[in-house]
Amino acid sequence: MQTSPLPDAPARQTAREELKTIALRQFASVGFAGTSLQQIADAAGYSKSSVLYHFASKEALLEATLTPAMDTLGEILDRFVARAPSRSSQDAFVVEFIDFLLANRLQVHMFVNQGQSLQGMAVIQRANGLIETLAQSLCGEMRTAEERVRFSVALGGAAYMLSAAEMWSTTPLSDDETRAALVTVVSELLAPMQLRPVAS
Amino acid sequence: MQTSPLPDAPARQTAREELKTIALRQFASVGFAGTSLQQIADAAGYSKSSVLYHFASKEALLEATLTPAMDTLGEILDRFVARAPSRSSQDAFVVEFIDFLLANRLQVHMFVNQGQSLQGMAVIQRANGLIETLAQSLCGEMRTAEERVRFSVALGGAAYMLSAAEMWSTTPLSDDETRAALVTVVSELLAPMQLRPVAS
DNA sequence: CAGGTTGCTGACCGATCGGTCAGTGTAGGC
DNA sequence: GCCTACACTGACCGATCGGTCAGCAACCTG
Repeated sequence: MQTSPLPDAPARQTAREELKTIALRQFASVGFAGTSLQQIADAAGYSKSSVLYHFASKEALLEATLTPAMDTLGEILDRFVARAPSRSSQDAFVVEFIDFLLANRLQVHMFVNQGQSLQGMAVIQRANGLIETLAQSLCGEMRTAEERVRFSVALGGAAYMLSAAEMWSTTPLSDDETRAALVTVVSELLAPMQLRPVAS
Repeated sequence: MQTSPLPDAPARQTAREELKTIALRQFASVGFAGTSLQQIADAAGYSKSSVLYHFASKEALLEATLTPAMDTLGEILDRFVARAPSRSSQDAFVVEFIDFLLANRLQVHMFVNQGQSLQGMAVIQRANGLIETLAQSLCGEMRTAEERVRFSVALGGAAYMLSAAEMWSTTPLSDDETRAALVTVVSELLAPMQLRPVAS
């Protein structure tokens, strides 16, 4: 009965959202396993019990943290798959996808960098499915090794760029610069992949 | 006095090496924070005390695990910097570097994916320095945003490809296939970066 | 004012964490 | 046979982990 007990659902979300934001930041920077509920509670100015009042468990907190981004990604993919496959629709998709990465960089970082240690979780498996769909949309059954490498490098590279690369770099890039450069580089990476009909 | 108490240094390394290998595998797949000494000991068939007999602490174990790869990387970089900067020497370096990534994929994965949560550790800071040197060698002061993105995507993408990409993919690629494709893709990524004289 | 719900908390739980220490068995040098 | 050194271990330590629970103040509804 914890799921939606609020009669006035719209407003009430403040503390939950606050905790999700702070938890995501911690998860992304120290890892899921490396983050304790106590740390999250301290950073948010609540008690550990309060965190567990809003979220049934640490896993549920992570799930709630990643789910909205996965919803968005699902919509973007649905739209892309629905369009007629063409060079221009692929280019448009790349822009849309990179905007998604920019807006959800920490969530993407979580999935890309910690996905394998969280494989049991539902939201991670869902993300895996989405990425599989994306790969299939871009190049059918992923036939050649080079295509698979192109896809992996583009995805993993963009995620790394957006979340971790600033570690060894001095001045951070603005979002606009990053966006433009990423669009160029990722488009270039994916360009040699021939469009193939989606295996119905 | 733990450092090198053995009169017959050459052979004696078995247990230490075994523990390092197993620990690296665990660290890479579940994260440093997510791996306990007990897990490592169990996987290796030793007791937790035995692990701590060979390595002064969990951190020292990680350090010992990553250091040889950093030594190798340092040598590769020294050789590259010493060569006259030219297109052909850059191409040769890419091949050398990708062979390094293939041979040390778990170590690279550790640095790339968990570097920011381990920033206090000496070996990680050393790795950061090496990457900085590499970046400077490839494109001087890293002037444009696009160059920085190219470099980050190449590095992060290759590391992701080699360690995590097989999570959502069905059949793994052979090392030969991966190597050839990576050389192509990374060379292509770095090609537009103009060679610049190494500062000073 | 009574009664219920909501947001939040401290005390507490068993388990596990990284790490210390006092050993034990054993192999080699004398 | 004795002794040291080495590889290894179980018992144990304080701290912290994720999670439970009873209860408390504030609020709305009647």
